Amino acid sequence: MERIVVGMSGGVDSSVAALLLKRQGLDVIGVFMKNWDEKDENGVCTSTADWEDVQAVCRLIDIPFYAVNFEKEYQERVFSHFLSEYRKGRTPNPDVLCNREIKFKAFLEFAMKLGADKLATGHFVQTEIREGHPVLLRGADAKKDQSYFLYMLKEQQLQKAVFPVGAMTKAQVRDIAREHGLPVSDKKDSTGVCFIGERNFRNFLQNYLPTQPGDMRTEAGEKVGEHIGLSYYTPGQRKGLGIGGCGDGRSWFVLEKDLKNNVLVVGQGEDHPRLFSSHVEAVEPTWIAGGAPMAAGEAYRCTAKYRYRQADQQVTVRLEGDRLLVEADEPQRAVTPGQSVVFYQGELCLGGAIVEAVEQYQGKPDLLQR
RNA sequence: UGGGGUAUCGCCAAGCGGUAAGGCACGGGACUUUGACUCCCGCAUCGUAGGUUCAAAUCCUGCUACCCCAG
Repeated sequence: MERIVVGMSGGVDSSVAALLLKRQGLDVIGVFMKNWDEKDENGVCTSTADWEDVQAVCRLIDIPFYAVNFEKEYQERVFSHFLSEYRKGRTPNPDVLCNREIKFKAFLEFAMKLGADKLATGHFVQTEIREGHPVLLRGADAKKDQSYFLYMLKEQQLQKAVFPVGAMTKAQVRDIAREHGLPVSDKKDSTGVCFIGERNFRNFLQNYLPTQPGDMRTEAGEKVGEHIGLSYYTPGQRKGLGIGGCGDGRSWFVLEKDLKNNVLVVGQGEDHPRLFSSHVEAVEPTWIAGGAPMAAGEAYRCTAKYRYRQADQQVTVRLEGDRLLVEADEPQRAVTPGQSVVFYQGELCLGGAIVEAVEQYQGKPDLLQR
């Protein structure tokens, strides 16, 4: 009988994933991962409650369960990089790394040691074998599709992965959970950095990053406020600037981080032209199915997401050496260095890359024409 | 020092005798497996002390603060 380890978070999705596999008559083992050992702002270790939910669900559907700890791996492979990016003034996405390094590497290896053939999770994505190779497809529930977070996986990782709820909608998943009386059927979806959870992000970062106060200035150089350290802000951000009353009365947004002068450049209006860009240089491209889908130099058409849950954007991508030049048909708002741009061809998730540099929408040369 | 002006929520700002608009900021919530964005809700008795009036932020007087002009 095929043995499958299910990564269980204590949420509805992974609980239902385990349930479905069990009902298929497979040899299912539930495993809870603990990768972050710290109390939240209220001094409560939320992972404890999640672990209890996992146990309750596993007992109910009658599968064995374990907990593993990858705190060390998470620190070394995800969190250290996360902090180093912030120190450089960039805005990383720790969860895409977490999937590549922890869930589908360290944890996958652990599952294999338990004698598993496959590793299942509650992600809303689907896989398929095309021409003998596994590919990643969007989840059936467009509103919940999580392929954005899994674009860094490689074929070898995907090969071992199973996504039991990927073909369902969130509503269906909850229905199934209710039908079977799972105690987590109405549990709120978790958000926040994976394993670290929801918390005041600025306060959280302050535990790890130095504060280096400086000025907030307009493009013209007029000082309109003070910041606590450029690491604490990200392009397009509105909340937390604390500027009110001056200028034309509209809201202020972060336009740019001037690391050299430790100045946060801000501007007014959610439609400020400096907030938009069409050309992006992205690095560290990773492709799920083997190599790049386009030939070097070729202008390749596909769609892309510059952030999770963004509607598909039509883009032209060109591979130049080890970097990618991405031109969007429509100007994109607040594309951010350190974040990921993920590519799709229809339902197929091709892979993605890390935004390195952004060229402003107006008055810049066409990257793809060079 | 003389003359003039202004004082309304953290900031900007309506109100001009009838019982405090709005924007920004901020707080809370929603949304969300990153960070952001977005949406919803909340948020002042009017510098101070008196007076006039049925009724004052709105009129009068004193005080205080700030600004401008003069010198």
